[in-house]
Amino acid sequence: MAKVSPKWLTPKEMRAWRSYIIASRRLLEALDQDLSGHDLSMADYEVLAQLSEAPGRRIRMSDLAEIAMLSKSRLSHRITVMEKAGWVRREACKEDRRGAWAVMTEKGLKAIVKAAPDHVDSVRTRFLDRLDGEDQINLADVFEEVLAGLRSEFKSEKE
Amino acid sequence: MAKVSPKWLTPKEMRAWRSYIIASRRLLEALDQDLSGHDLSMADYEVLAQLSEAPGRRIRMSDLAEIAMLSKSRLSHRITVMEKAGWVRREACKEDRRGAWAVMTEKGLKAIVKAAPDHVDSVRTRFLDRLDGEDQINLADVFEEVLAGLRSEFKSEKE
DNA sequence: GCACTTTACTTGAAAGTTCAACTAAATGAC
DNA sequence: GTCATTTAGTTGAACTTTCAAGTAAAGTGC
Repeated sequence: MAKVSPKWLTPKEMRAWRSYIIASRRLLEALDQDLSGHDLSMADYEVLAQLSEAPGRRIRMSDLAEIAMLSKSRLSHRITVMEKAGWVRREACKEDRRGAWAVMTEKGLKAIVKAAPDHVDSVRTRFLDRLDGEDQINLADVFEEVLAGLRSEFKSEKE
Repeated sequence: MAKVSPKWLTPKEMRAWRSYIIASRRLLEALDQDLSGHDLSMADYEVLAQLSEAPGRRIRMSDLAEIAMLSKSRLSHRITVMEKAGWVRREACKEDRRGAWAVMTEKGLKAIVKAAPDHVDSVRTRFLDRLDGEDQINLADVFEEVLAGLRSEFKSEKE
């Protein structure tokens, strides 16, 4: 017999869900605000962080969109802005002439090298420090499981 | 002696942090998409849900902004849109003539009554069902703690 | 009462994001 | 090779959110 979900959430479920979304929104808000002193949003930080770790400090636009979890269009607009700020530059791709590289400039590298310690500190004090060792493992397990669930649902939707 | 945070995250911290933000972004994305069939964003859903539970199905703009976690400006713009959709209406406030009520219409009530079961189902299948009873409690504890931390930091910033 | 500050809310413009349409190159079928 | 399809990326318009400024009413000090 198939499990039928009751219509509303139990108090326990409700508490888990609400504490999670409320704290998450506030947390992201706080982290974003912490970064704003470096003129960066979390999304822009992620783009720069990914670029800084990539070989040649360059990534193809599509790949960058993928790993930074942005739509292609959003990334394209954002790179235009970052280009004006002098943090990245676009470069034509010889192997695939449809393609474009997003290349981090020296200035971009400096920007993220400067921002990173503050951001890490911010993530630590606002989030990680509130979790003991066991919490960290549990949380990772739970969210990996959630992500796996999302992926499999996504896959089955496509089939 | 003050605790000095090492510069970068340990693998364990990294795993906790990354699984959390990645899964969270995907989760929110999925929940939003699930709601889009009802022509609602999560933010709009929250606004309507709060109104539906309020006495007289009406809440003062400022209070609504507070509980729905939106800026006043954002709420004001959003209510303008929802007003056009016929879900809410503004009403002058007699007790405080600067004030305004956001009042849910019958149509708005119908919209959320229709959307709610799907949304609950979506939260359940995509998130809560991945957590066992103990996970739910741990998660609630952790995020309540994170929220408390944010509040106290916020308070101390103001002082 | 009168000035001063604060509170409640809105507004318009700027900045950011999404959406659909578009160009151009690569790939695949035959 | 040629036609259709897919992939890579950009663009402009529509919409959303933020930001700074504005209006009007309350509250406060004296």
